[in-house]
Formats: sequence, C-alpha cells, structure tokens
Amino acid sequence: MRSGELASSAGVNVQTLRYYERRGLLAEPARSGSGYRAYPGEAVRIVRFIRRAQRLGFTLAEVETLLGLAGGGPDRCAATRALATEKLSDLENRIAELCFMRDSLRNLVRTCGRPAAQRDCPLLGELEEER
Amino acid sequence: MRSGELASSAGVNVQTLRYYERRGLLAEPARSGSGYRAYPGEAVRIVRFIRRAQRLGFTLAEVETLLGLAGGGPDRCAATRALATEKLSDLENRIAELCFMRDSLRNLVRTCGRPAAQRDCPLLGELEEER
DNA sequence: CTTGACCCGATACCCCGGTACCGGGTTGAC
DNA sequence: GTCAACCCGGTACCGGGGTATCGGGTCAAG
Repeated sequence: MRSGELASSAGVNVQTLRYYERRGLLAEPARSGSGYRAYPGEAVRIVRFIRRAQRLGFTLAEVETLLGLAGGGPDRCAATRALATEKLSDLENRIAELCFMRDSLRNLVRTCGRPAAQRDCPLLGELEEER
Repeated sequence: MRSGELASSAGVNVQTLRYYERRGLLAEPARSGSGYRAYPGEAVRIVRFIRRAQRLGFTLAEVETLLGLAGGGPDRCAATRALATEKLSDLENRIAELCFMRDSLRNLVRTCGRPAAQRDCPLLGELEEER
C-alpha cells in the first residue's frame, strides 16, 4: 500500500504519516525500487488507533507507550503492567471528572429556564455571582 | 488579591493570568492606584475551573463558552440550552470511548502475564501481530 | 533610604501536532 | 511519448497554549 492510499483510508494526510514516522510512532515501511513507501495492510489499524487514542486525550508520546504495551511479551510484563496500571488510574480519574461535568450540564439543561437563583448546576453554579 | 497571590493559589503562573485576560477568559480586574491588578476572591475559583475544564479536554475557546453559560439569564435560555446540550453529547461520547479504553486496559493488566496469544485486550490486541 | 520582592506592558520565544510548499522523480492510462 | 496523478526529502509555516525576558516602576521591612 502506498502512502496516499494509507492516508486516505486512515483519514489522515500524507504529511501526517511522515510526521508519525519521524516521531517513531509508525515503523519505517519497506520501499519500492524507486523509493516509494510500501505499507503493510495493518498500518491502517495502527494509524486509526493513534487517532482514536488522541481523541481520548492521549498525547503522541503516550500513544507511543501504548503501542509499546501491545508488543511486550510476558518477559516484559512487570513493566507493561505498571504502565498500563498507571494509564488506567489516569483514565479513571478523567472519566470521573467528565461524569461530574456531564451531570452538571444535565442539570443546567434541565433547569436553565428558571431564574438564575433557581438553577442547578454545581459546575457552573459556583461562578454565578461574578462577572 | 494581587496577581502573584492569585497565581500561586490557583496553581498557574502570572503570565498565564495575563494570557487568560487577553483571551477574554478572565475579566479585567480593578487596578490599584499604581496600576497593580486587584482580583476579587472568586477569581481563584474561575481560574481553577478553567484548569479543570482543560484537563478534561476542553479548549480555551470552549471554556469561554462554558463560562458564558453560567451567566446567561432565562432570556438567553434557548441558546444556552443548545450549547449545553451539544457539549453534553460530546461529553457522553468521550466518556464511552474512555470507558472502552479503560476496560481494555483492565483486561490487559489482568492477562498480560500470559503469552501474547492468550492475552485479552481488544484495544491493543489488534496490534499484536505487527512490529 | 536602601534593598529585595513584587508588579507593569511589550515582545520574543517554546513545544505540540500537524500542514503547506518546493523542486524534482515515477507511474500508468491514453 | 505525454500528461495527470502520485511520490520523494527538505524546509517553512501555522494555531494552540503558554513561558521567558526586558526595562522599568512600587512597596515594605529594616
């Protein structure tokens, strides 16, 4: 698969692929005789994975770590487990905060027809007095 | 409260406060005779709110919107509600994706002592074959 | 009345995650 | 055998979100 094809099927642009390659996120692919990159089919999944992780708020450096986790054998398990566990608690905190924010917005939507004093939004409510 | 005090109690640096002020996130505070900024006590909560929202993946532009929601009266309710609703579904999607990622990492932690073929991580597992 | 910690505005710079542009080579359908 | 569509490496640029630095004014303890 050439770079244009990979780019369009993974939904990124060609420059971005080269950028990922430079950053070490995407292994350097084989080259055709004339120097064109020849990606294996799995590259599509890798690139999509990168995008997904990014949407979830992981940085590219973290994505690199995440990709490393997948490859480690049982020999590297302790390190792998430590990394995964750390990411996990990070994730849990973020989920909890987002849920709080979500509940808070739900309340706002439910009550925002009322005068300010009767609204109920713990998140935004604390700012009601100012500005 | 002067800028240094606000900065340290909200956990940001003084330049950042000025940056937020330029961006319109933080109202211009009153000034002392000699031109020093004099922030009201609530500024601490506002700045902390900004940081929290950012950690959750909101951009500063979105934070501005969020701050706007708090102030809107019932007259601007329709617009407010629309914005809040939109953010809400956005939030819900992100929560769902993060939960998927969390479950996936949990499985990895649970099973990563086994040989690769017996591990169970839908997220990372799909990358097991390559690299 | 000096000295150190603080503040001011302005400007420049930094990292991240790309994106665009350049001059030039390759491919392949017509 | 030409022409559009693709690819190459290199380099420059962009927007977001700050951070650092400069030259100078202010405040308060000693």
